[in-house]
Order: sequence, then C-alpha cells, then structure tokens
Amino acid sequence: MTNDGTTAGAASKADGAATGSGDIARSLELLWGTGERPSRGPKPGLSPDRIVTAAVAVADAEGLAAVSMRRLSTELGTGTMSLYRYIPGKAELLDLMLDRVQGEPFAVRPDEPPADWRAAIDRMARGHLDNLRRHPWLLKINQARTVLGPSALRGLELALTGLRGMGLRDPELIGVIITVNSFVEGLARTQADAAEAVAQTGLSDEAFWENQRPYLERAMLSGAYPVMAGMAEDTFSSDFDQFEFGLQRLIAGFDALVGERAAEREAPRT
Amino acid sequence: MTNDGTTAGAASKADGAATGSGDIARSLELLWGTGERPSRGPKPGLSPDRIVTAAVAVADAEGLAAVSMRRLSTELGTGTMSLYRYIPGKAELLDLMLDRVQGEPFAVRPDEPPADWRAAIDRMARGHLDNLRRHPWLLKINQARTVLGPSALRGLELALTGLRGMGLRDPELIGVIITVNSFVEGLARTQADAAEAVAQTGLSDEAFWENQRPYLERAMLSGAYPVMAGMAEDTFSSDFDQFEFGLQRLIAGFDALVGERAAEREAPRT
DNA sequence: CGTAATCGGGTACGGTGTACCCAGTTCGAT
DNA sequence: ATCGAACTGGGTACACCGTACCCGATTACG
Repeated sequence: MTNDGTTAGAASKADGAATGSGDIARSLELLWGTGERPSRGPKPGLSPDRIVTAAVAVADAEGLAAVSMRRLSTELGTGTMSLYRYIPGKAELLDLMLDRVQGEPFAVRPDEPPADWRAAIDRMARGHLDNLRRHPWLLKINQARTVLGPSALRGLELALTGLRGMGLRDPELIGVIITVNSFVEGLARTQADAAEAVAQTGLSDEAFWENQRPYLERAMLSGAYPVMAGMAEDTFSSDFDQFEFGLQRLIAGFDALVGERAAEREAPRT
Repeated sequence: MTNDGTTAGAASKADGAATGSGDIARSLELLWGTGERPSRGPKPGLSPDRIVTAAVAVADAEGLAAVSMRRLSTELGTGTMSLYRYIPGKAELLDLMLDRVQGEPFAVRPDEPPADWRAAIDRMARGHLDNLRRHPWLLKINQARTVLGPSALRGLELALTGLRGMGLRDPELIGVIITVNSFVEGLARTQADAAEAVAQTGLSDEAFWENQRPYLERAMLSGAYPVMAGMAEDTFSSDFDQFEFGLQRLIAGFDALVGERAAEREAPRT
C-alpha cells in the first residue's frame, strides 16, 4: 500500500525469476483470500485464477521464458495492462504459479500412507521428481520467499507425517527433507538443462559430445589426467541410474542414524 | 561457420542463462586455444580474457543480471559492439566465465591429498560450497552444455583420485560425485536465493516471516496440519547445521555400500 | 603502394516489465 | 432519477536487453 512503484522497479532489474519481490500482503491475500468482489464498478472479465492457469499452461508447454505479460494477454484475449488489475506484477504471478503447481502431487494420492519411513522417503523423492519433470520451470523460480500457501503446507505436513517414525529430533526431520529434495532437484535440474539445451541449439547431446571428442582425446593422451584416462568405457553411460543409486545411498545413510538413535534409547548413557 | 545468426537469435529468445548455445567449435577454441593473432589488421585493444575477467567481477559484485553487454563495454571503456569481435555472443561468454571460475578451488590447494575417501568427499563438498558462495551466479547457468575446459577436467580428475579408494565401480564413483554435488548445490541455492531476495526486496527474512505469521497461526489452529502444529519451537531454527547433517548422512550411506563391496570381495559367491 | 583483413563502434530492431494516464462502466448515496 | 465514486479495460511510452548490419579507420602482406 505505502509502497508503490519504486521497489517493484528495483526488483525487476534483478535476475531472472524471483518470488515475493512485490507486496507480500497482496500475495497472501491472493493465496488464502476470499475473492470477495468490491461492490462498485464493472464486473471483472478476468481473475487471478485464470491468469495463473494460462501462465502455467504456457510455462509447461514452452518454458518460463515464454511467460511474458504480452503473451499472456494475447492468450487471454485482453490488453496487456489489464493483467495488472488482477496481479501486482510478474513476481506475484510466479508466487501464484508456484503454489498452484506444488499442490498437484499431493492432490493426486490421498490414499494409503507409506508402510514406513523408507517408503515415505522413496515416495517423496519420486513425487518431487515427477513434479519437476512435469513443470521444469519450477527449478528456475527463486523459492526463498515462497509464500506458504495451503498447498505448500499440505505437502510439508504429509512429508513430516511419513517421517515421524524415524524417531529423530524435529530439526533433523527437516534436514532429511532438505537433503532428499536437494538431491532430487539436482538430478532434475541436470535433465531439464539438457532438454533445454537441445531445444535451444537444435543439437543433440551426442552431436555435442562428438564436437568435444578431439579435445578430450588429446587431453587424455596428454597424461595430465591419468585417473580419467584409465576409466572404463561405460563410466559416463546413461545406462546407470543415478537417481536409484543416490536415493539408496541416502536412505542407507539415514538408516544408520536411525539405528544409532534406537540403540541409544535402548541403552542410554553408555 | 556455416551457421551465423539464425540459431543464435533463437537461442537468445530462450530463458535466462544458457551455455553452449552458440558455436561450440568457437567456444572450444577460446577455451583450449592458442590465442594466436591474425597477421593483418590493427592490433586488438581487447581480449576474451579481459572481457571474461570483467564479467566475473561484475557478476560477483552485483549478480548475473548485471552482466550485460552494454555494462561490460562501459566497464572496459569500449563500444558495446566491440565485444562481439572477441566473443561470439553472450552464451559463449557464460561458457568462459564458467570455466574460469571452476578452476579456482583446485588452483588454491595443490597440496597434500586427503587421507581417505571420506576426507575426499568432505573436502569436495566444502570446496564446492565455498566456490558457490563466492560465485552464486554459477547456480543460474545452464551447465548441461558446459564445454569441458582444462579447469573442469582437472577438477574431475582430482575428485576421482580421492574417491578411487572406495572400491566402487566407475559409474558408481560418478554417482557419488553427482549425489554430493546435487546436495551441496541445493543448500547453496537456498542460501543464494535468500540473499537475493533480501537484496531485491529490502525486506529481511525475519520481516518476511512476520508477515506470514497470522496466516500460519490460523492454519495451525485449524487442525488441518496436526503434525506441524505439534512440532518443537526450534524446528525451523537456523541453529541447526543442515550442511553438516546432510553431509554426514551421505558419507554414512556411501560407507554402507563400501562395506558391502568389501565383504563381497572377502567372501565372494555367498 | 595497393589492397585484403581486421578492429572499433554507431544505429536500429524486436523483445521485455511496467508506470502513467484516460475513457468507459457500474452501483451506492442522495 | 441523478450524480459521482469506485472500479475495469487498455493504449502509450520508457528504460532496459541481445545483437544484426554496416561503415570507416587501421594495419601488414604481396
């Protein structure tokens, strides 16, 4: 309210996608808000919801870069500036897109809970990965100022519910979630980046590496990289499932801690 | 050579920061290149090296968003278009910035090797984290088409050297590196995003969460999130070191696999 | 010395987010 | 019934961005 214009202008100068740059109170209202119309004035022909839906559709289909105010306005058949009647700015639009899409994986399966915490982690990781594959643009949004909407809270609640059985302290449970999600996001980002690179350059991965081959071979023969030069042919093959490998390692690592804690409870003060 | 303009134009339409979008052969030449001057024409007043140095300086100080061709040209005291005499386009500039900065952590310590693979992973993780903190903009560059320059190869060689002692198969060693790096990048990204959000909005984290508090409290009291509502006060405190926690879990997870493999070698065909 | 090759860089184009402003619409108060 | 406040729609304009295109100045080879 007190702050129009200046800050938003500064925010827009910054990097690619940021969240929560604008009026947070406004974002919160939009997320939890009642949607009550003011009594006076003509009926609005648009709604934040419709704009967010259109934005997510464009982002899914063509990437976050295709989501521009002009593009959305033509998509919705309105003037560009009309969008600003419903959304304070692009930053808030990203906020809303985030919350919309984060709810999806949990809306799908309200069914049976995971058997134990191992299954919960497995499900959490796969769900997160699926969602990131469906909406790769999620990886480009600054989530630091994510406004915690209903969807985000529900996701966190479900995750914590599945992990309670580990018998760890509360901050450690958060640590487990962070560690797993970081790992998943890293892999998802690698894949998304690769796909984007192919789309942008029109050059396949194979062709790209073929271009580098002569330089790499020269480097390997130079003797400066003895370990790499001696590695197996299939080392960088895509046959190896990095997701499964990493996830199993993570679960094993948590298991060790869970075991320690259980032992301590059994025989305290050793 | 055969491909001027059109592809580069298409590439520039895409998202934020991408790498290897341009002429790969040119990028490779710049990375490994001899730097031989052509014989005719006036002496160049600039060099790719100077441009990259300026670009890294600006990115470190003000973020990747501040790195624009116009900005670099004023920084270097030349005309904007002069930069294109030395670098095919912005995509290639990002390539070069990447390789420049990836070499740093290994240039610093050519000294004693780590005691064992555990120490190697620890060192790798901390080195990576330090580097990402020094150059947060690294997290915004699409690395899928990273041109493997000398620095990148040297880093990979050192990492593999430290991990050889684990006794795992070669693709698994890569898996270890990927898993650790994904985790580290996830944490670094969280921190970088937070810092960026503060810089953009001028709003501290505390103030931000304070804004959300009423909505969160209402949600907690609603009974829809019983597990979260019952968590300890310090659950989301920043006192808890997420980096240490996650890293120890990862090492424990790898340890389990290393133990299995050692046992198999001891008593094969059980 | 001519000329081919290279360097420096100005201008222009199509893209972005959005500030600012005005015209048209609708409803509450009088 | 009428007036005006509150609201919606949206056109125009500005400051950025990357870079295609082109021209004049400079240099060294034939």
